[in-house]
Amino acid sequence: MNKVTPKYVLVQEKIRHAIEHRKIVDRLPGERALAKEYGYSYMTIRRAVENLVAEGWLYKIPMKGTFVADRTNSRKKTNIIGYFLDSSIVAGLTSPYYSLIFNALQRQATRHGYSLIYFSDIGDSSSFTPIDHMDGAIISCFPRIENIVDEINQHIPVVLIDNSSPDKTKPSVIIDNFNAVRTSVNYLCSIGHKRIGFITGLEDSDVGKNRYAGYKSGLRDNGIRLNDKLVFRGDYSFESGARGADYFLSLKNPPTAIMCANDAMAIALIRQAAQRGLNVPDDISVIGFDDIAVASQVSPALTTLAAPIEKMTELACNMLIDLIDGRKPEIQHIALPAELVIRDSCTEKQDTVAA
Amino acid sequence: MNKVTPKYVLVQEKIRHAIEHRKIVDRLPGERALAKEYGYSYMTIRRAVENLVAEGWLYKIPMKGTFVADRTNSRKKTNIIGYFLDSSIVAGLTSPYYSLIFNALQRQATRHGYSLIYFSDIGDSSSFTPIDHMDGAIISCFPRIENIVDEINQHIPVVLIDNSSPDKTKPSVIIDNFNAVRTSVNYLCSIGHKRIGFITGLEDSDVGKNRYAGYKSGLRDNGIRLNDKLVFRGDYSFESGARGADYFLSLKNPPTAIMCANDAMAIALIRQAAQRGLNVPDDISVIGFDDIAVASQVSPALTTLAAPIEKMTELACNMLIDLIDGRKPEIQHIALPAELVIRDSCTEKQDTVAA
DNA sequence: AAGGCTTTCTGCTATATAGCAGGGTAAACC
DNA sequence: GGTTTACCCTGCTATATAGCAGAAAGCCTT
Repeated sequence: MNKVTPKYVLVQEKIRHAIEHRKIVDRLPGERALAKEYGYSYMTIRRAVENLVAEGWLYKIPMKGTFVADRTNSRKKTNIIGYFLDSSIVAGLTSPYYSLIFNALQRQATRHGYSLIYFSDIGDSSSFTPIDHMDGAIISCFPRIENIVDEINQHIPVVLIDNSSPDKTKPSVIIDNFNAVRTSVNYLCSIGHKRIGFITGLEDSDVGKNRYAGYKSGLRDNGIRLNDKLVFRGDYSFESGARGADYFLSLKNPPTAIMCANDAMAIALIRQAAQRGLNVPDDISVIGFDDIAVASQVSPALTTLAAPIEKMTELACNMLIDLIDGRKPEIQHIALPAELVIRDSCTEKQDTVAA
Repeated sequence: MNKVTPKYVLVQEKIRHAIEHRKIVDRLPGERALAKEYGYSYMTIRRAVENLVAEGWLYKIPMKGTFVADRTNSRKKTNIIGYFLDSSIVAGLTSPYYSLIFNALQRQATRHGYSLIYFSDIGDSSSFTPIDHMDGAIISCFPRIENIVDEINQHIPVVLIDNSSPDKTKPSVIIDNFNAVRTSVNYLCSIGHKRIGFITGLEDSDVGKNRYAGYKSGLRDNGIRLNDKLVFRGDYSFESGARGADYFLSLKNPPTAIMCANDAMAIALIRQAAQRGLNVPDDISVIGFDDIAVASQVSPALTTLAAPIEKMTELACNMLIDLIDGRKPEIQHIALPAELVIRDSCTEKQDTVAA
């Protein structure tokens, strides 16, 4: 520590100080001029400047001069983006839905020359954190992790996918949950159903709220009054779907059709109905949401709302890469329509059951 | 390109060349000596050496001299590992089984302070390739990608998971497929089954071969002769499982139990049986392999062989990190036992059907 | 006014020289 | 024999000088 600090380090510090305090703003004086100004020799100044360039404080334009660099995007590019799924999603990537998203993201990322890290924890800020590796992150946002999203966003640009943040400052690409469910309720009505049940998702997020709101709106479209008895609070889990099935099928007057806030619950419902000796769709029609892989494999194949995963991930990647490159994405928020995929779990309701 | 290359670059090249061709092995001559030797001035040599140090070819010991660096581990550590799944696995991470592995790997990796990249393509070697980011890779190896594995291994250490390479030079952690299937055949026999069918996986890999071999061995254990009619060639896909079901259930004398090389086919089998009005397990017992999430959710819940995912990924990570850190892992190849998880898809065969 | 020439600016290369700090060695000294 | 001293080695710093190439501005000629 007792070593004499070389002069060029001293000059280097002085110049950096000048830059930091806006004494030097755009163009640095010529090297020879600097030498005179600071009273060191040309070569010494040169060395200092060279180091500052290497450190990213300055950049040179050949034959032009030396300029102070824009420190804001001084982070070196890694060509890696991250996908963050909060660890509260216990299934993590095991979840059939999020694995669809991740898989599609990976394809989109490689198309753009990026690699994809999956992380569900930002770790203690002290040690190595995955964020250090990434140019940006795509996040499936949930209510209780907004502070985490903010923390990530402090370091790198962020795009939300599948659920937007209430503050709308972060770009997002989501599904038009409201109209998706509304459409499918309309569909059920169009094939004669009047008693339509709904198994909600978690209502702590936009996704859950909007799906529920879409259900209510769909009923209203068809002049059906909301009946609280026909709404079961689920949490997206298979188990809650099974509980919902038990609840509905134990009613004196069960619904003839049930809309579920996701596929897992719909599949649980079908299974539970079968175990009670009821047939889907003959006894009860079911619609899911997400179009996960198994939806087409269960029996009967599930009619469901297909999330436009490919489109969503493509847009999210484009937005993120725009942000990474310092451009402002054309679109900041977008809600994509989901498509009703009609399979075998719904049938017409011919004879109206007494209400 | 027409620019005159500076002398210091030339010397730099010469010295690097000398290092690469073992002309200079341990200690570089003193800078002043080098200057004489190459016929350039001291300062010029100095600059060349400085650059080589920056590039990692040389390192200096103050007051001692300059030495050639050990290039073998000159790759800078990124604290990122990769998981490679060949793009021929169309489902990619959408596959319920591989998503289990990936998800578990991510947890293990973070536990060790690593981040996890998923890649299914190594890209053209010219541009940015994901491998540049990684300290090592865990690979689910398939027959036709052995050259890819080799290429990855040329740059970074590699551990195979779930399928080993025929040459055994690369460490691997796999499932003891042979004994797993053998055990479950024994189980079926122990509850009275004699006509046991088998839907194979792809037989181009160890996994498929060993599961099939385990089936045959299990039969032998119980003095049952292999009947080719009771073996259906599947490919792990849901569809092939359905085809297998159609085949078996159309037989004059169908098997009373069917072992499937994976869960997807087993689930397809259950569904197909149900559509033909047959009940699992009353009419036919079924065992799967993998214990994917849906296995416990289908009706009847599937009896299956649970891959020890947690253990596998843990071992694979440990082995890989050993390799990354330059240690030789204690274990090079390990086959972990799968556990038979008995649920509701098998039942005793009381009355022996005439053969 | 247009095209060419000169000057002067920029950063970059190359080399020489002088000196510092710390370690090693070997001769000189006690 | 052991200690001291002087010298030389190492890499490192600092500065001067000379010259190159590209660009830009200004001048100068046609």
